[in-house]
Amino acid sequence: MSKTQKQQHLDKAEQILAGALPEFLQHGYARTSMDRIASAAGVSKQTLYTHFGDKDGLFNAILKQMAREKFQLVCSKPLEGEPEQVLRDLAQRLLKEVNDPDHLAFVRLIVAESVNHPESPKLFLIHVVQPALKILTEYLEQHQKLKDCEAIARIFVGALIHHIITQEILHGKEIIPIEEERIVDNLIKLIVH
Amino acid sequence: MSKTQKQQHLDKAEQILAGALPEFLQHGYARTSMDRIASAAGVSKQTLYTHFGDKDGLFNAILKQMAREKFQLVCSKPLEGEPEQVLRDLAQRLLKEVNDPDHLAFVRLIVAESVNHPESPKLFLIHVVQPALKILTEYLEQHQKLKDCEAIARIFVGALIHHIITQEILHGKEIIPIEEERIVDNLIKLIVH
DNA sequence: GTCTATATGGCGATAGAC
DNA sequence: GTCTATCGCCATATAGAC
Repeated sequence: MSKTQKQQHLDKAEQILAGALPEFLQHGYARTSMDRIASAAGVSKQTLYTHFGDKDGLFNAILKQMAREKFQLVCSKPLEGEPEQVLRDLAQRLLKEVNDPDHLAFVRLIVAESVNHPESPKLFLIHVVQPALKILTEYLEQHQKLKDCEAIARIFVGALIHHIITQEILHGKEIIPIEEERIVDNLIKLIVH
Repeated sequence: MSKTQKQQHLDKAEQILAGALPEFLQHGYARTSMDRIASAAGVSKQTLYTHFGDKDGLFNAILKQMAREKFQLVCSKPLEGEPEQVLRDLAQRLLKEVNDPDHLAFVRLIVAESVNHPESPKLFLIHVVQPALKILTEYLEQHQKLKDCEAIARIFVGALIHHIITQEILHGKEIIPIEEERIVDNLIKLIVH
């Protein structure tokens, strides 16, 4: 295969992924048809199959792309400063990044497909959750040396993520609303004091 | 309609619901066919349509049944005793009840269908989550009068539910495992002290 | 490799007898 | 109301020309 052909091949594959990603995010796996993806990507249906084998192959490629590129949480650099301010900044960033239409759709998708595509949540945990837990745990260990910082980091991240899932994905805003600030404030108070 | 006919009607409807429930739980909405439900319930496909109109009607009936009867969380009687023991008991009960194959499948289902069937998560919040939050909030208000007990209750329940979702539904056991006891112990310490 | 056209099967929903 | 048999559609996947 010449360099030019390979380049064209990659371009086509990326063109397909770019077209398929919003379709899977918006409609989920079962409700997204290969016809629809072909149309959205601007290629013929057969081209999808030559590049990705079948629908599952295309979906798995999409999941890897999402976990590795699109939905990286927070930053990877270590946290610095006073605990109260550091935790507040981290909470704000995390809430802002997760409370985004595409990210919420991503979470819905990996939960919905956690049985039939078990690799998808694993990619999510490895590339998105684990790094966030790691930098928070390492920071806490420098400031709360006698406590179980790994468990506390889980509680911190878990309470925030659950808040978003409940309010946004489960439509909790309409049933059991609560101000985000109260969750953040009390969570920080519990941990710092 | 005579009493006998009505009784037969109800029996048939319940027979259908009983057959359809495990199918929807195990395979989700899109992957469950009306043929499969008819077979599982031991009735003809036409009978499904006579009683519930269409697939959506049957699914909504299933959701109501699950939220109202099958997945009631914890108990509704007020909590009593010392905070540390009360919180520990509540955590254990909540974890045990949520970490059940059917309950996990129920959570997966309402998240997966939260867009196309937005009533399903609302039923879940009203019948399952809200009562649990209520009794915990009322208990905390008797023992921690100066604190924002509603927010703390959300943090408590949220951290536990998120732990189960991450470990069980997202297969976190294999990627980022942690002992449940550490989550419970540290959560209680944060709140009580 | 990429296209147009097609094969094949399963789906939700219905018709008509009883 | 309940059954058997069937319709019409859309899904995934493939065939064959270029």
